[in-house]
Order: sequence, then C-alpha cells, then structure tokens
Amino acid sequence: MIDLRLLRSAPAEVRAALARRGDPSVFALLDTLHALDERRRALTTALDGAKAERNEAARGDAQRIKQEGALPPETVAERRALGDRIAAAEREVREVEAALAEKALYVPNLPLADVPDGDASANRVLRSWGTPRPAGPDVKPHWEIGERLGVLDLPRGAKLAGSGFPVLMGAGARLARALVQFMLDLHTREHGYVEVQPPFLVRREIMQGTGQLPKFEDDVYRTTEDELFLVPTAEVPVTNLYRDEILDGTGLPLGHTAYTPCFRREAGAAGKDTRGLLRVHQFDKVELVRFVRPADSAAEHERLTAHAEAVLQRLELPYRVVLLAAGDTGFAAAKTYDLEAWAPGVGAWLEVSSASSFTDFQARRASIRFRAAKGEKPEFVHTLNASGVALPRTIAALLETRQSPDGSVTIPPALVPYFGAEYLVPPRA
RNA sequence: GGAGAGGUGGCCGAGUGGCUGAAGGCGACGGUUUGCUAAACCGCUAUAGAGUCAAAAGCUCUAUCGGGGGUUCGAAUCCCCCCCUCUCCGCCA
Repeated sequence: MIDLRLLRSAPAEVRAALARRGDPSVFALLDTLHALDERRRALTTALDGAKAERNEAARGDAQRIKQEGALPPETVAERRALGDRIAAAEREVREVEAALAEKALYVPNLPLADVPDGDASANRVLRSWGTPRPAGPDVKPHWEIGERLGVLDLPRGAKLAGSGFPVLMGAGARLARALVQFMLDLHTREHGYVEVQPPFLVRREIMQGTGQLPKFEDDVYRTTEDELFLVPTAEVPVTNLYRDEILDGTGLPLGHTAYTPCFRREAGAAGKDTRGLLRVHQFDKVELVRFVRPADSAAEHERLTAHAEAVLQRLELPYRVVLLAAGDTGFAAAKTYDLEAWAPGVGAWLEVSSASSFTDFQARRASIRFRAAKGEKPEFVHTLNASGVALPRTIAALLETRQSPDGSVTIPPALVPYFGAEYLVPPRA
C-alpha cells in the first residue's frame, strides 16, 4: 500500500520511482489518488468541525433538558439540521475514503534505489555457485527421466485434474517428502526460523494484505461457497499471521518457515516453458518469511537470500543469483533476487526461489507494526520472504543434473538420510 | 446443519441513552522508601485521522467499547446486517 503522506509530501519522487516499473498507467492512478486525498482532507476537516459543534451543543442540551424538561422546538430543529449536515458529510467522506482505499490497492511498491532500471532484459546476474553441467544430446529433460524412473506421471495427473497437476509416484513422492523435511530442518535448526503450519485457504482480505488481490484475481483459485482462496504461496498466510498487531520490537527480526502446497491458476500461461514440472498449478514449497525493523531490511534481505541459497548448496545444485530490474520486479516487492538452478536437460536456468523485500508495502496493507521500545510510536515492520525452495523445479534440476547414462539418478549426500537411499533407479522391467 | 450464550483498553472486569477514552482491579513503566529483594505508597499507562508547525515536539478537534450500517438533539448502551468465540445437538477424519 502506498503511503499517502509520502505521495503528498514528495509527489515527484514517488512518480519517478514508480515510473521505473515501466507502466505509465500509474500516473493517472496517482493523479486520482492525489485528488481523492485532497478531497478527503478538506471534507474531514469540515466534518470534524461540525461534529465538534454538535458535541459542544449536546453538553448544553443535556443540562437544559434536565432543568427545563425539554428543548425548545426551534433548538431541536436546529440540532436536527446540524445532524443532517453531519450525516450527509459523513456519507461523502465514506465514499471518498472507500474510493481512495480501493484505488490505493492498485499502486505497486516503489522499487529500491539499487534496483536497476529497465525490463527483464536489464536483470543482472550478481553471482553464481557451482559448475553447471553442460547440456548435450545424452542429457535428458526431467520429464523423460522421471517417466523412465517411474517417479513422475503427468498423464495420470492430467486425468485427475487437468494439465499442470503432476503426480509423483513411489520414490518420486518420497523424494518430495524428503526435500520438504530436509528444508524445514535446515531452516529451523540452522537458520533460526520457527516452523508454522498455516491454513491453505484464506479470506479475501488476507490475500489483499500480501498484494495478490485485488489485481491478480485471475491467477488464484477461489471457493465460491465460502469465498475462500487457495493459497498461491505460504507467504500469504504466514505474512498475515501478525495482521492488525503491534509486535514487540525486541522480538525482531522474526522468522517463520512453512511448508504448504501452492495453488496457481496461471491463467493464460499454457504454452512454452510449461513442460514437465516447469510450470504447474499445484506444487509444494517451503517458504521463509521475515519481519524486520526497517533499518535492518537491506541486511536482512541478504541474510534471507543466503538462507535460500544454503538449500541449493546442500543439494549441490549449481545456481545463479539474479537481481531483477525494476520492470521485472513483482507488484508488491521493492527488490527481488531470483535464485535460478541450472537444468542441463532443458538447457535453462530455472527460477526455484524468489527472495524479496517488500519494505512496508505489505505491512501497510495488513497493518503489521512494531514498537521499538516502551512508549515509542508504533511503526510498520518490513516484511521479506523467499522460497526456500520450490520443489518441482528443484526436482527437475536434480534429476537433470544428477542423471547417469544408465538412467539412474544420484541423491545428494545431504538428502540421503531423509530419502533413505543413494540412488533413484529404474524399476526392473 | 440446528439451538443458545457472548465479544468493552496489555489482561480481568463495571457500565441499558447524555458530562464515559471509558469505574475498579491486575500487569507494565517511572518515582519514594530500602544494604539487596519483597511489601507499601505516589504517579503514569491506547490507536488512528484532521488542523496548527518548515519539521519534530507540543497544542486543538474528531473517531474508536468485534466490523459495518441505522434510530436519536445526543449511542459502549436501542435496531439491522456481517465476522469471531464458546456451549449443547447432529454429522464426521
């Protein structure tokens, strides 16, 4: 949520920052917001004055009724007129405030200063880790490997729910379970996160708090009977955990990790880059969410990214860290690092994690504040989150990177205790 | 799904139309006392919006007793809708 005070006090700066996202339609939106804000303030000032008048009069009237039994009819008429005026003004203020609140939900977050200008072509690879396995004719894509190993069944998934709903079978299902367990253990034991198991369906205002709604309604699943939304990421329920709360500043930074399935309609996304496990409607993910003091948020963003990177390093998956340009940064984010694992079978870097700072954008929407110390004013926290990490593409990268010519796949040593075996081998025919 | 009870400040809890942002208690915080601790005593204890101000502080006004509407000169208190919690019945992993 945009800070209307900031828009009022530094309109040029706000416009310049938002312009970097490359969507000129925000300017008209900002003009509308500014006008509504002006109107709201003028109306509020007048309304408060009228109410003060009424309160003042009511005190005198109470006395008078006690002494004289009733008010003279002309006084009653006068008061009633004042009351009507107030009611009319309230109606107007309500309308303006509702319009303002509605419009404000469509303004994206301001990119941070160190985010590069431009669209996705201006994204910057900051660093990489590991040695990517070269692609080649003998290096198969994961859907072929998965099918051959009997761990991935896309046709049966499609039979059940349509394309984009993969079925993991046998050792594949076990691999997914092992990965979830491994990631949660890593984050809780070594990175200090507190594990959460949240609801997988949430209310509309919860989706609004993190920024998925109202703008991206087409991308999420909704239950019509109860007007609940299937979470597209654990970010949604976990960030909103402290909605409408004032946290104790001494408890910050606060980190939560959660495993949830994630549901994404991805309307209109069918086509290329969607084969196999690359883009699916339901997938598993372990998420990391941090609540931090604004002053710490840049350093916390780096720390968070390192926590997600640790997963890939333990899994021995070569990856690179990409700083997204302003035009490619998501609606709610102020700065994002994508972690991309190398998948030699498809010959592409796969986004397996997105580590973002949301500054106070989500905190404003969800009203998540903290008090630095006793007696201090509450301030909005900064929220950050990263996938730590998403399973399907990680599994794809693992299968492709660790495949052997004989059709088997080695399990990374860190995962062996969780998986219970060192290899995935094709079933005996 | 059916029937009922209830939602007041950090917590407990009073308050059925007016001077109640809200008694009283607990807790927290500051102070006095004390070798230290405890006890006692005194004080203090919310959030948001608008105005004033260069800004902050301060000051003024307004709003807030689950949320939203309404009745009334005036609403924590009356009416309507919604949300949530609890109890019983039904159903059920």
